[in-house]
Amino acid sequence: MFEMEKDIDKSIDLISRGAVEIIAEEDLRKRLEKALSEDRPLRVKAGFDPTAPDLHLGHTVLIQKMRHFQELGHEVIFLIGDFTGLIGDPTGKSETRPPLTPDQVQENAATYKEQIFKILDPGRTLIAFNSKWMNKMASIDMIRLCAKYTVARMLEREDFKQRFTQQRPIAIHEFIYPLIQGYDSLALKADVELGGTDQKFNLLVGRQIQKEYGQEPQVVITMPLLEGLDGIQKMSKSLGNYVGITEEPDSMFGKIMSISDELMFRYYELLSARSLEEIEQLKRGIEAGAVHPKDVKAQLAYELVERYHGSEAAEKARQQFDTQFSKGQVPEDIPEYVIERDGEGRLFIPRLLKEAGLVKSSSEARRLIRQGGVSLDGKKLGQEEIDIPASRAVIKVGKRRYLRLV
RNA sequence: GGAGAGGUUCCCGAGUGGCCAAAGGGGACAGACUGUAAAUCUGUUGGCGACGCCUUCGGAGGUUCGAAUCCUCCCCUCUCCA
Repeated sequence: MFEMEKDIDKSIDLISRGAVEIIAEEDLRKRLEKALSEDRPLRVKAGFDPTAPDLHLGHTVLIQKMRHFQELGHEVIFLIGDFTGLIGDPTGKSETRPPLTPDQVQENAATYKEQIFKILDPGRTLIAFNSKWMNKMASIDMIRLCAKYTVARMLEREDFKQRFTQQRPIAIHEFIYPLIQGYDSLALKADVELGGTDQKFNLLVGRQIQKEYGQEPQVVITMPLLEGLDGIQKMSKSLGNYVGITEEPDSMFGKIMSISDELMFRYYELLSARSLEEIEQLKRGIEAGAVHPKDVKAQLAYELVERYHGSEAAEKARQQFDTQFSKGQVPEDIPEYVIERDGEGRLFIPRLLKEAGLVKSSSEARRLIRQGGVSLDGKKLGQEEIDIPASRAVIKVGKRRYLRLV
């Protein structure tokens, strides 16, 4: 088991890394001091959506902050919002969602565990569900909870304010979401709550609710939203600009190698375990021309693949990337496709590619051929129909789709 | 309950009887350039063994030589008034 970190300044340093805001830092210091003197670890809460158990690197920014707290000897609460999930957080698109069955919730929770324990220490992690207390709440208590907050204060929240002034609808239940999230903090006696910057309002409501019910208000720590692979929008599954933490090593490595140099340093800052000084040094090295940005990026890719798949897999992924892209060689494990070799005859490529599943339609295949995106054993195809090639010929479509003809 | 606006190809959004497989933008994909970078430039972006044919414009019918465009009914979304 961990010992609680005795050096408060050291604790605050680690907690602050990458954080956008700590409300309030003084409170945090006091809590840490108290935790130490009473030998009672802090309860650090972060809430997650019950419907999306596919974690990506964006989520890990938060989870790693939880990890930091564990390293400092505190306890983290991974709260699955199975009750709030029915409402849907209005931050994004607002909609009431169909209820998940208890079985589905359990299933998703199991998936979560599998994924978060690649980062978190199971021994210091409490998994909680807010349906546990919310399902039992009486209507009158719900109304009392609502009485603790005013419409005017709700409208301070940016997206509510915008919708209100633009005369777009705001459903009443959307006001309930932040209240319940706040109530969760009360129910869990949270000392600290972590969330993305988009969660700031909700996190602050938690402080208010706790105060109203006579509890010390939690310390709120907001973490930045990680930009996705495009470098513009936040990483999210629906935008398809994400790297999943259960993703295959090769794919993970490749995706990270495809980000821009600028974004690379953002990832370094928020995802890497390297110290900020080390990262600064890498940056200076590139500016001075001493190191190639591609190599620095490969180090990042290696580090992340290693974290989720181990060093052996990371090394393999690096080599694989090198052969395929830097040296332009054909990768080893590519799908094979059996063609008829009995007679003469010709081979119609569009249909072949479609049947092999490399393209969605023969029209798409035709387009690619026309644009020079299809090659046979390294030579661009100029026409759609060819003579049957020698055995083990390799067809390449686009940058990374391969097929071996046997 | 009353009045009005609207549902178009992955998304946004033009189109109001033939020139429409449907402008423009975004995204995506491909090519050039590279470091599988990014940025930039160019092209492509419904399907089909394909200079032609087939299916698309919320759904179902109808008018017409011809409909995304006109008519009827239905479904859905939004706004305003009460």
